[in-house]
Amino acid sequence: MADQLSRVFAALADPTRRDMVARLTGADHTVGELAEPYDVSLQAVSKHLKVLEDAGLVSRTRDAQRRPVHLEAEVLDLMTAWIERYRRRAEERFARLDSVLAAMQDDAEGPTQQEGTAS
Amino acid sequence: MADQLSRVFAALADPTRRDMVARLTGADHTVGELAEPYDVSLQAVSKHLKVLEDAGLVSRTRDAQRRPVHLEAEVLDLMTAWIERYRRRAEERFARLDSVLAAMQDDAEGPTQQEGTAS
DNA sequence: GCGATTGTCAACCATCTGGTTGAACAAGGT
DNA sequence: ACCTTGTTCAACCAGATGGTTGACAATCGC
Repeated sequence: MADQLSRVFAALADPTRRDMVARLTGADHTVGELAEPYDVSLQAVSKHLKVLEDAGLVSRTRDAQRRPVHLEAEVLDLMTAWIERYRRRAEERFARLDSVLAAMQDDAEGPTQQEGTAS
Repeated sequence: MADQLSRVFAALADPTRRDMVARLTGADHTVGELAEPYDVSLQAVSKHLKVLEDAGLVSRTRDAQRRPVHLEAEVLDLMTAWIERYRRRAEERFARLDSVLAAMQDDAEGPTQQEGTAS
């Protein structure tokens, strides 16, 4: 799982990590603050943060003993770019398909009405 | 990893699966067709498809021995919804932060210019 | 019916993941 | 100097993941 896009998707595949990201949109938080709502050890939270950091989703600075965690929201654009690109393609294809189906519908209805027009 | 959102993110965390999704935006494909570009066994591809199917990203029907794979692009909206929601929140926060910083900048510059105005 | 084609199921394996606990490190308060 | 607070590192464990191979199911063409 080398590339960043994979790491970002994988990072957000975990509900706890998604919740952390959600909370970080409001304000920066220390590891302890982030850990508080979850029923897991601080070390587990620290690991989650490492995953988010490796994905480029958060950064950590230093403030005395504390390590405030900061959301790097631009990385989310990576994902939206990918998703939207292919969603759009799929939509276009379905639109084409719909028009083909509409045309077939016309073919099925048309001939009975204009039977003598061809050749 | 129970919920669908997690499954969708996890499904797209794999480059091979992302590539499959990308190719499926163009047209439906059989398992064999999908497997062709990758240097892995057909069984491995079949497993990948199961992951995508469990995430609701593709569906498979039956056509003789073949099992055409069809992209269900609407599921992508689930992700965009999540991402955009929090990206927007983060943006708003940064906007507020910027205006706070601008205000602080004003405070730092203002007083030197209007030193005698207070009390 | 028989063989070829297309795909899945089952068992196995190595590696990754998310959790644990216990020890260690870093910096501030006293 | 020492203790407390905040966080990470290391070792370990159970379960998931992505790959393999071998057997089997389903369906067409003959």
